Amino acid sequence: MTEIEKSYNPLGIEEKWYAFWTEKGYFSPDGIEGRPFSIVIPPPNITGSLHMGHALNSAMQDILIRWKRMLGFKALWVPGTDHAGIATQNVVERQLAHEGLDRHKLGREEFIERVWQWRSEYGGRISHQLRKIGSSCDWSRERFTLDEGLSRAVREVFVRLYNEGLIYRDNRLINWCPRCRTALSDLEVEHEELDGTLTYIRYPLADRNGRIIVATTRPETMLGDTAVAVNPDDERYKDMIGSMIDLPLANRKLPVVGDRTVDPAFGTGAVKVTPSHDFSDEAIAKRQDPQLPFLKVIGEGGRMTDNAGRRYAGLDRYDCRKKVVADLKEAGLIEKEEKYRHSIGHCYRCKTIIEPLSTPQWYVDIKPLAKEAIDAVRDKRIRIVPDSWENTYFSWMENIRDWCISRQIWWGHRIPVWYCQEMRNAECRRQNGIIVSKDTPASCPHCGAEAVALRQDEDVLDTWFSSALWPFSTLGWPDGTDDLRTFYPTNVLVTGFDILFFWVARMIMMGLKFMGDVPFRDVYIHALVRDSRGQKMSKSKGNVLDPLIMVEKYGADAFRFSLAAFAAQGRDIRFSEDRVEGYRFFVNKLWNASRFIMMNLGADDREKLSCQLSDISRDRLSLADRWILSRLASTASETNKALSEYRFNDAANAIYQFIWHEFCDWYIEMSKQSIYSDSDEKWNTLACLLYVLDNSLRLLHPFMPFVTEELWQTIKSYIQANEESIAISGYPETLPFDEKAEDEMHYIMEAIIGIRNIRGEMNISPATEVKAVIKAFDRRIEDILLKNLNYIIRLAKAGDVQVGLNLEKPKGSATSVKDMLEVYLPLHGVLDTEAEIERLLKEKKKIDESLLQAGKKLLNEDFLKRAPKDIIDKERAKYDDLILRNERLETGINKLREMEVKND
RNA sequence: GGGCGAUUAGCUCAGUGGGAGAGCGCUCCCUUCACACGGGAGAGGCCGCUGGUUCAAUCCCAGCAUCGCCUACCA
Repeated sequence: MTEIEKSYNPLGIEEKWYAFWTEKGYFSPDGIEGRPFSIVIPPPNITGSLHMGHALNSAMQDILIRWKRMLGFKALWVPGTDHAGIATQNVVERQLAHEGLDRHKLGREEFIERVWQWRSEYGGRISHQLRKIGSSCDWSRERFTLDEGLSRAVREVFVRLYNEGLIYRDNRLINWCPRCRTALSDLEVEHEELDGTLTYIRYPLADRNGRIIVATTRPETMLGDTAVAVNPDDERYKDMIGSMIDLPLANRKLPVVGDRTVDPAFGTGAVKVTPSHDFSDEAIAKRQDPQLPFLKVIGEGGRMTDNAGRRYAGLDRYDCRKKVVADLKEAGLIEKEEKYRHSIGHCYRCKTIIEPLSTPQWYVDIKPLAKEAIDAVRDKRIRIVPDSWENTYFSWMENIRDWCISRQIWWGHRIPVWYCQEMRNAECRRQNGIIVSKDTPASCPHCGAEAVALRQDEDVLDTWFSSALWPFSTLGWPDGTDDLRTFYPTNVLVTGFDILFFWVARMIMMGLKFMGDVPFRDVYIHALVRDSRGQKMSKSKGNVLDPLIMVEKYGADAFRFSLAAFAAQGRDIRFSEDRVEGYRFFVNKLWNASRFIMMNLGADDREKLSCQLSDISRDRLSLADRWILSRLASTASETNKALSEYRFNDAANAIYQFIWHEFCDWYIEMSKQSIYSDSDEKWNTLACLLYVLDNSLRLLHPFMPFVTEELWQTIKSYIQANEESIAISGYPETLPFDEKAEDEMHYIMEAIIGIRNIRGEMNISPATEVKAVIKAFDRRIEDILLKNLNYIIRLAKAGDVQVGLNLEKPKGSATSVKDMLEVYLPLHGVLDTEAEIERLLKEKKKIDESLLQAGKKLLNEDFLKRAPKDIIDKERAKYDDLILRNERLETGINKLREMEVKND
């Protein structure tokens, strides 16, 4: 007998097996012969710690990679992190602030040094947390976006795009975060609807009496107005085009101009134009001929500049707003103020309201790259799963705008551009002194000026620029490495829809551009994890569930399995801890099933079993054996199919259903008959139990790696496993079905359920042995029942079972009407006739309802004419069956009624 | 403004053009020799509303309602 704990305790077991796997190097594809299968992880940011999203994301990747590894693929999962420019810089700057320092006091080099220090201390946290949930990444290939190799890839890409004219520098309005003091791309701006005020301001005309009223949500920007625009077709205003206005508070004159984008129906139909601080105003200004002047009144820190006038200069933009409104009120120039709800852009990192600012920045001319990326999805060279996301992808890609890639921060890949201060010749001047180079130039390639005359661009690149190269830079590009040849394109990218544009689209563009092939075949987009009420988890709301606490409370296996079971749900996953608890019970169930089997095995039994196992499919197996093997085959088939279609929940549920409700509830109970006997059959049964357990564990291993390994190791010596770990054992795929066994089992189960029905409803204690009489409706059923009486006796706790074709229902029996058979339980006067009649009537009522529906259909000529034949046949069979059952129920009820009368 | 998604048992959600499902919760019976983190039985649903297509609609189409998300230069 083998001793196993009564319940599963993951403590210690998880660490033990993770260490074992990594020591053995199972997570590395090196030395494996199979076809390659690769995934690159969506690199988490080094400032973060593992949250539910990461957990879900990596659980799914791990399920896929473990599954493929077991199927014999040369499976590689590349882990890594990204440097998260703004976020990381923010963290370290906060640290400095505590010390009364800032990065400018420290200087660039020393600051960068500090950030690396921080990174080595805290940046690896998330990688360690991934190990806790069992992620089978190849840690020997772990990458960081600022690694030397990946940095080289970044410079290579920048230089090549620049040389092809796809990267350029321009001075135009960009989204500026006044707190981070950097430019942001359009995607890094989050729009949120907020309650604001629409202020109507009177602008007096300069050259005649009258005024134009403009409406604005940002009164402070009036200080930077350089025109008022109206629609040239607007009868109210068109005569005023060309007139001048006296701009209040600023002592300047502005022209009234015409622009067709002005909506006459909105506000007053007249718009103040602030080209330096509003995107649409910038566009209006540029459409005018000559262009309207640009007057910058807000600076990089969000404070008013000297251009705003002495009264306002230096004020914060929001304080200035108050002052401007107060001043205008005093001057009697406010017409009215209305409440107005509108959407405002915020910095995605620090939530500060964005200020559009005109600054020189680097851009990627994205349209040519986007075109290829659109085609790749259209041609199905890349499959997006679920494909409903394709539309979102297309609509963004088709309306894509140039990508601002420069950031005014220090932590990141410094832009590989130098400016020649001397510009000694015409060529250098023609190039604006710009030098773009992979390596630091020793002198100006245009004019030969010496290195001291060259000043490198201060800015760094958007972090997503390096992330976009991730699928090939992690594999060694720009070098032509073996890894790159073997594993690119990767097979699937698993990610949330929130970074479809940020990351997925950009990887596709860069992969196609620089590798000449897609970066991955499939993109599997999963839902985002929310709390049980559907709220986004966030620290400020305090509704964050820590995955590591889940692992601590329920074990990594139960937690992972929950994530898989949740995975199919649309855009949101409402995470509920109750379900994790439920799956912990499942782990325990599995544990105890294994415990049961092991308790019935002795060390001497190994040899007996091993020869039994080798020919487990022989026909000396019992019906139950053949049935469970067929169910196992069906489960394996469903699991593989579901996984190949990324239906993680279906796969998880198939296994759950099989192990708990078929293997444990039915098969193990049936096996006891044989196991507790002393017959030869015992060894067949034990072999079959072991075989099914072994296969169940292997099916489950990608979902629950730890407990399956622990259990598998305990049965290993009995099952003649060649491998030393379940992680590298084979995954069950195609096993033989046995339809005959499944069919026969159906009637046995019906008989057992029939008896249990009556017991349950009559509140007969499970301890009480009952007599049962089963009437079969044809000889075949009778035969099946007679051959397998032992199962019925055991599972229904029936002491005496009679089976026959022409049995009479004993007096005072409760009845259960089943498919092709009826079960009678003689209750010797204890039967509550009244209650039994009620029970049967209830059942009859259900059948009557179905019968009504089915009858209607079969009387409908259109149905008979137009419905497919198999449906009609099915419907007829159903009808016949219902009629039969109904008659049988009726007979039963009538007999009971007669009896009732007699008893009276 | 444009787009997408959701609405199914008390709760969280699967699902399918042809007899409504799971987990949890609830009710009842049971500490039977793997497991009470267990076993058995049961109750509970005009599948959001209104039309249309169809022999047949919870499923397809249109509209409406409610909620959510994405996207956008309406000041």
